[in-house]
Amino acid sequence: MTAAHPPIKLEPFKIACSSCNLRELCLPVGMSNEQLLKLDSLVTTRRTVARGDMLFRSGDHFQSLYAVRTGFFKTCVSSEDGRDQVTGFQMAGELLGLDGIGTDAHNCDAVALEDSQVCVIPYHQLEDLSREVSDLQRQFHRIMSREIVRDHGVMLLLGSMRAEERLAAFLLNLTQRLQHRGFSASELILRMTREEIGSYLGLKLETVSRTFSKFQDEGLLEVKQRQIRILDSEGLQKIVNGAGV
Amino acid sequence: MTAAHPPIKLEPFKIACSSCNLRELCLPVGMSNEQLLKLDSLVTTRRTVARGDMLFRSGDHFQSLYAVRTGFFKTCVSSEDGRDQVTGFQMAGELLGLDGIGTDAHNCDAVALEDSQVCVIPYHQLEDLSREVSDLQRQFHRIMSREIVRDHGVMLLLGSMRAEERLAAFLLNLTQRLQHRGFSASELILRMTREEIGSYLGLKLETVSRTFSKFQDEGLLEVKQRQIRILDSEGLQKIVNGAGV
DNA sequence: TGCGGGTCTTGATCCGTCTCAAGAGTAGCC
DNA sequence: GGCTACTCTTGAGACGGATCAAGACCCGCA
Repeated sequence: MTAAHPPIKLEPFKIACSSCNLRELCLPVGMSNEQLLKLDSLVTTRRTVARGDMLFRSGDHFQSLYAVRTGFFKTCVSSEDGRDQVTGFQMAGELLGLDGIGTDAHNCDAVALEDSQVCVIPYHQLEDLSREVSDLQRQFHRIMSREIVRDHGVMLLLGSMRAEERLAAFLLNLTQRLQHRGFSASELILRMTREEIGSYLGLKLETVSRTFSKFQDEGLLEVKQRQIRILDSEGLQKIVNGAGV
Repeated sequence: MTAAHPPIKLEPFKIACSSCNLRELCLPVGMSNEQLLKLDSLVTTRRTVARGDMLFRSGDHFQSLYAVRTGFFKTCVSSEDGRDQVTGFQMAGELLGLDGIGTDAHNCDAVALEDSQVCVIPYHQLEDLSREVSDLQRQFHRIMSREIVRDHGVMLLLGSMRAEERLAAFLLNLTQRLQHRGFSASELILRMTREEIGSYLGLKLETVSRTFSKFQDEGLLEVKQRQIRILDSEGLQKIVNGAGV
């Protein structure tokens, strides 16, 4: 679309929501096969984003939403004075770009944390189709609403939790989402640095690192760089629930 | 709807978005007169909420959105273990209840901070009409998207700002919104307690109070309980931009 | 007018997280 | 293999905001 972006790559394979194995997590939830065919005609391109590259950046003209197909992203907002805040981590089936609808311009940066692939969902066509297909409309609204609820949960975390509680909540949230996608509930590989975790949780990277070490000392988990093995998820849950207070 | 709620009060006066003086701020933005008449037929009831009462509470079945007509609200989420977080303050023209769409149940409490009145917007009817009226659809999506962007801004505030910066940002945001509604940019009356401000900003009430006093000592504003007079809004802006660092 | 409850201010002290710093581990690359 | 750059860990000390506590102010109401 703009010179800032790598060219959109058309995939030789058939792109179809109707046959996508993420359709139970993504935009197609609740749609019939017939309706899915209509969605197929809309979602016709994929884009590959290499690790470290941006899918879009703050200020870019908003034109499409993106559904993560493979890979892992972070979104971050930054203020004029250079402050930076990771607002979320997105994995397969999750939507990116909702922030752009309000002003026709993206409001955050979306960065791939590993080589990734997204489905491009042209927003105006999505609007058109969701006027026709009420099940699509409903699911789209649900996704936006859930993003708001998620954000409120992060506010609760940032506003009222201590470092250990934040990290425990973060890990439980990650593993839950991974589990929904068929991965292990106890074994995971972090795609982000300590600094990115810290930015998301409102902590400095040293604090994140120390807290990981503390959890390990307490037998809650095993940390080997970015490989995490949860040993006591109930223990983590207790920490989230303020067991340390 | 449920016994927990005071009965819905039908107002004797004509209720019409088409003749509402908030239509430039609220759901009707961007709609033609003809379209507004359709919206009128949907928004037919108002509800009065006394100061301290709840418009809805977490867990309530979700059925309607609410547009603030007069008054002032706060929304708060709470976790099982009793943690509490104010997620926003809403004034005239702003929508309440978007959090309920995702799960058909409200996810936060909405409390009136002064005697207030809201317009009831039956959600399913809104969905139906927004399939018919694309301008309504567009505005509704914009409102949701902006709520997401606002939430990301709060995350930035909670995750990376210090107490003074948070309070300064909060005051500037409030006055901006009040100014859009025709109120003074320098004089305002806080509808919420120090504790509620603190909850929103991730601070304790004592810290909020101290910071107000500090701002007053520095000549940035005048504080007389809940009456605030901004004396140097540029100074506040400098603080937000990290002038203290 | 005077009482009582909620709200706000201010002080003293404590604690959690940040900051600064040094060093170890790891991955990519010539 | 050995270099560099990046990431992560750990320690020591500083600092911002929390906590605890006391008293002032304010408003509604009897």
